[in-house]
Amino acid sequence: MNKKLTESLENYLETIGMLIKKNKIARVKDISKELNVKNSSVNIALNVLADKGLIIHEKYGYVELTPEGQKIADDIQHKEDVLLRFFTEILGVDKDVALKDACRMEHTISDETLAKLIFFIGKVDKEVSFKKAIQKNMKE
Amino acid sequence: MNKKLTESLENYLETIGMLIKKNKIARVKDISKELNVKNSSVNIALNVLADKGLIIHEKYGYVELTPEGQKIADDIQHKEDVLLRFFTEILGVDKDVALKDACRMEHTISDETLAKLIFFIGKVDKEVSFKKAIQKNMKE
DNA sequence: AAAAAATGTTAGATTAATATAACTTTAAAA
DNA sequence: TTTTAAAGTTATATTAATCTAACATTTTTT
Repeated sequence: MNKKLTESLENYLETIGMLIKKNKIARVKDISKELNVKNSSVNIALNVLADKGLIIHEKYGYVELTPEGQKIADDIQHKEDVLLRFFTEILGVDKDVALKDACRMEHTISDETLAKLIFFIGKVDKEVSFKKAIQKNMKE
Repeated sequence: MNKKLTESLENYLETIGMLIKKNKIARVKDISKELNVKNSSVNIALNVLADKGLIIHEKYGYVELTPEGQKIADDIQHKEDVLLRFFTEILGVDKDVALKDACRMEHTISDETLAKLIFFIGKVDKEVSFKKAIQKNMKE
């Protein structure tokens, strides 16, 4: 039913979700600032997202997520979180770099690989011996 | 000096490198078949890559990589290999899925994160206790 | 409440990547 | 060796994402 969104549209949805969570509202200006694009580009993307039933946007008004849009936004944010945790906590990647990587890979990781990664991180957290082996081995 | 290539152009270079390694030569038809695009699309991409000095392509002839093009092709292939190994050997992801993920993520992983991932895989290989911890914990 | 500033929208242009269709060249078959 | 088939090329069109510039609406200041 729902064709896959482009990376760009996923980013818009994720950003809108983040802004609403942070500020209660999402405005065109905030989205454009966050994504480093122009207001006009945001407007075009919002029209597409509205057509797809993922957001609600009345002229000159705030942007809201539909339940479906919210679900997608949450999903992408979750992928980012998992990737970020893996990069920083297990691989020891610098946080800024890890975030940039996570923000790009969140659009391409499959559900299967994500699930395995979540499982892996969970094991590291739970199993003391595992955690110790990683801490010992990854510290240079 | 060299601006970053688009994901599409990286894929063309990587495919050309793979074909040359496998068949000694790379033809337009083989590239289009491999990437599921039309010959005309390949041609346009080849012109761009030739302009950037990454390939040599005489009309109606085979496609060759310049040293610089070869370096980029190898680099991307290396990233794919590392990601593939991590997904299959450590996370236990199904090979087909892992390959598809690696083929997309190879264009976005940073050098820093790649280095850490290589280090991590190396440790798992070398340190017996580490390897055992992973094998024990990742088998369900 | 009028003027100014900020924000939002629309129209039109550009770039990258693709496709289709027509055409050219090379390779293969008869 | 001519004809046919395959491969390669070019011209033109489409889609997605962005931009600039002009215009509209809202909000803030005075």
